[in-house]
Amino acid sequence: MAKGLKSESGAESASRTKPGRTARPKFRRRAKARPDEVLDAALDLFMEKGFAATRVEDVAQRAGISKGTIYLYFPSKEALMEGLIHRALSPIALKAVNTIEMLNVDPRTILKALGGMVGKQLSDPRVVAIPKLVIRESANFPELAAMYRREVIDKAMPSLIKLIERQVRSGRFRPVDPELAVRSMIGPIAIHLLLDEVFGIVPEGGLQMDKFIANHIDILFNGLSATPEQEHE
Amino acid sequence: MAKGLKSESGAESASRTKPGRTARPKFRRRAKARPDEVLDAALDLFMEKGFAATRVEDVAQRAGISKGTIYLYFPSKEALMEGLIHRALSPIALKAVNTIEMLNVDPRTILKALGGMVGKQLSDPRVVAIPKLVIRESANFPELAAMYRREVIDKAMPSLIKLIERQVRSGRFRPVDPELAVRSMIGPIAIHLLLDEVFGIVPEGGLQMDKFIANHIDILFNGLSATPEQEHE
Amino acid sequence: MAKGLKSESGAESASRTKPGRTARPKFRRRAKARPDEVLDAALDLFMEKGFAATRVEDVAQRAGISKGTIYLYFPSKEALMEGLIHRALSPIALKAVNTIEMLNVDPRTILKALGGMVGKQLSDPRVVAIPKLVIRESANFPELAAMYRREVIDKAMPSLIKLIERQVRSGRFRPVDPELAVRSMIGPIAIHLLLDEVFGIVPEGGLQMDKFIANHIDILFNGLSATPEQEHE
Amino acid sequence: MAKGLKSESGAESASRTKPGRTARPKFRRRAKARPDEVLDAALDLFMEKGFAATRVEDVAQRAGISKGTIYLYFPSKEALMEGLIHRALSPIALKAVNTIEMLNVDPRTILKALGGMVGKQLSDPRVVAIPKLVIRESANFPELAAMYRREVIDKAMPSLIKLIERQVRSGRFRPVDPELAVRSMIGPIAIHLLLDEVFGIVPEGGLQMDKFIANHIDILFNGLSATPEQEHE
DNA sequence: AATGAATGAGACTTCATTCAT
DNA sequence: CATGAATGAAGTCTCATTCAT
Repeated sequence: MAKGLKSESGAESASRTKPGRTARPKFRRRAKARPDEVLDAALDLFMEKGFAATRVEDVAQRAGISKGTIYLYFPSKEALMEGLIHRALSPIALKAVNTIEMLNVDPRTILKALGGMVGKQLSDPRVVAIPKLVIRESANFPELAAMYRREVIDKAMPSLIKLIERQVRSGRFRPVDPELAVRSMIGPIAIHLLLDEVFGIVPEGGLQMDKFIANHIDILFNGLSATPEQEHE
Repeated sequence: MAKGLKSESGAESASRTKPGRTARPKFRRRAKARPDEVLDAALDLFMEKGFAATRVEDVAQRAGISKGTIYLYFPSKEALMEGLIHRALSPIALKAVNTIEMLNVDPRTILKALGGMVGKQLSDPRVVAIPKLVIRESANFPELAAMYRREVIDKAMPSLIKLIERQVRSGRFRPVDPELAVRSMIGPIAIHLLLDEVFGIVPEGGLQMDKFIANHIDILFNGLSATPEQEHE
Repeated sequence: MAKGLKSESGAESASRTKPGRTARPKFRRRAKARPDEVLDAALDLFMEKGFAATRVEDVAQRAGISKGTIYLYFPSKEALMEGLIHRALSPIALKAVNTIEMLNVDPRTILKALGGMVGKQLSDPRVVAIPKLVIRESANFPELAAMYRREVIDKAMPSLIKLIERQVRSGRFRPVDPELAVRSMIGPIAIHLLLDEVFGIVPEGGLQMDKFIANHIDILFNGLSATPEQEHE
Repeated sequence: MAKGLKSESGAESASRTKPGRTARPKFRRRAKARPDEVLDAALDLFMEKGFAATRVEDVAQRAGISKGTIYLYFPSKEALMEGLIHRALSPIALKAVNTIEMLNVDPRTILKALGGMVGKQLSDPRVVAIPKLVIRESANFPELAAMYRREVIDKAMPSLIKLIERQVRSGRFRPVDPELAVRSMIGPIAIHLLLDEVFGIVPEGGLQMDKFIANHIDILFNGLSATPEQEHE
């Protein structure tokens, strides 16, 4: 459905078959940036069509090189996937979390700062792409999912849980289950992106990551209820 | 080594073949149930390995029939996918939502009821499987994603939005952006499932969908903050 | 995935390329003789061009089937090679040797009988092909060479050695080194075939396996020297 | 055929490249030896894995140079093969045979001398490698097999045949068929090597080429039979 | 209706060869 | 002279789909 010809424009008009052996568009670049360029191309395509539906040749073409060249830098198609995750994980630099963890100030301030950072990060398609890819291909690359979990989730989640625990203990948060509360904290952000990326559903006025996060934090802290005297159930 | 011929014997010579055929080794199921059994098998496998990595023969095998028979009921592999979504969508019966929509009672009561239903539904792996599949394969089956959106999301979301709008208007909810607030409402449920399905991350004590939803609704209504006199910021 | 609609119809109009979908030269034979036919084809081609230079498609073509069908019976190209050797080894039936081994009669009679058998066997190209193949590809298929050695050589050589030993002990043979003498016995046959197969060198009048073996046995028993009273060296 | 080396020579003209170039990080071997080193490497590898399974890069690596450099001396991979045979054939110097041919002395002396030479030659792996290679790759390089035949076999065999003929005529050899008798003469040597190289079968105590050849010549002259008064069949 | 043998387009990967540096 | 990055033809293998039985 709707894939149709490769139809890269169709402007070639005349030209016809052999685009001319005369033209020598062979680039001979020094290899150095190559692996990264290849990964960039791969990421684009894996996101666009999924790992399985992307041909190595597609990646090559998008990277502006030939099929064989890919194999100069990556031993297999799978290695592209792995390289992608590895590259993204190295500088994960979620020191933000660590930092946050140490702060002992007003949680609202902390979360607002954290929300701002996360919001900024997630506004970069390149960044969202990685977890999205991991989720999508997790069944075929359980190792990668595990690694992502180890490197990212298992680092971030406990920090947040501890943050909540501390606030509960200090009486600044109501006595909620920290492990479940975390989900109330991060879930909305995930669904916000998901609705956009998968279904093209965006609130009026665009994604507005910042505004959305602010709105969410507000609800998170104050709840939806208008009256302070909530039932104690 | 020694893979060699598959040729199991070759001695069958006479015996078999022709007449008698009294013995019918396989019970023929009612042909009526076939398509459904095929879809069940397909769903299992698509979830397990993804659409691309699942071979039609795998589906046949799991359904207990032969490869060719699949094509008696479905014209192509893609049709399996489509059939899967169609089957799931028909009885989507989210009239629950509609019902909810009409109620004009205390929102907490509404959401609790709704939460209970959703929680029950989502405890059935068969049910979660569909949206998960749609999400995973959305890039390759944009039509299906669109259909899912049309049939499910575009029906549920507006209902919830309206619900919130009404509560805000009536003063029972603080003045939040309804469109964004919905995300705060449903996101946590999504992440709860996602963490489980993709990364195998489950809170201590299991998924506990019910408990989790209750916890979430509590936070949603009352917020995390302990003191009612929130900053006026 | 994503081949697009099947119906690339539209194009039928101007015929063109596609050599006619009308012609239906599809053979639909019952699978049973297939593996053997495939091996026959493979043997031909491996002999003709070597394993590496033979494409699976070549084998298929010669067997009158399609590329994919090969893989219905053999899991890989290497498996063809293995299947080939296995098939040849099963009925190796070198009981001839065993039989010979028991005889305790005049060695000349034994060898003549043996020579006759071997000569007959080796006149069949199908039979010579196997050791030739093993020799040629031994570097790439050490397992197969080892197996051939185990199944054939290690069975035949000791028999011959024992035969010679016994004759020496009984005084009918001069005191030669049996292990080396075997080589004087079988070597000429090997070179006879080798000269033919590799270099196309054939004695005047053709291979004449029988005549050659007779001539060789004569020399083997009587030596080249004309007079019994050889130089006194 | 006969592409062979790209005419090493001619190029020497302008001596070295530029002038200065004081710092030479790597010791440049005399470029003169290069082609030979490449051929040495190629021979090793072709013997080890066969022509097809040897990559040009492997050859380069073993020769301690880069892939591209190979093509400075040989226009193609095939040319390596050809160069190999050519190099081996030039000094084939089987004048030994010629020499032998003239001798008109006692054949036993002749053969012993000849056997000694051949035995010495064949103890050098580098020497045996060539015919082995020719045999192995004869199907893919018929030209080379033909050349080898022309240059080696067609020179050696007739000499031996004539030698036998003369001895038969002079009454020193029994009336055997010279053409076939040659095979009885050289075959054992071939099988001796073959058993070793292909199947790793060696007599107790090692190859012992000398001892083996002596043993063989003994059998050849005197036959296996112990009694001089052989049956006249 | 059901089967599974057969097909062949297409994908991944290798490697001989070229050529800018 | 040398290098090794780059290329792309070609080969192995897979699998959706067809169809005779």
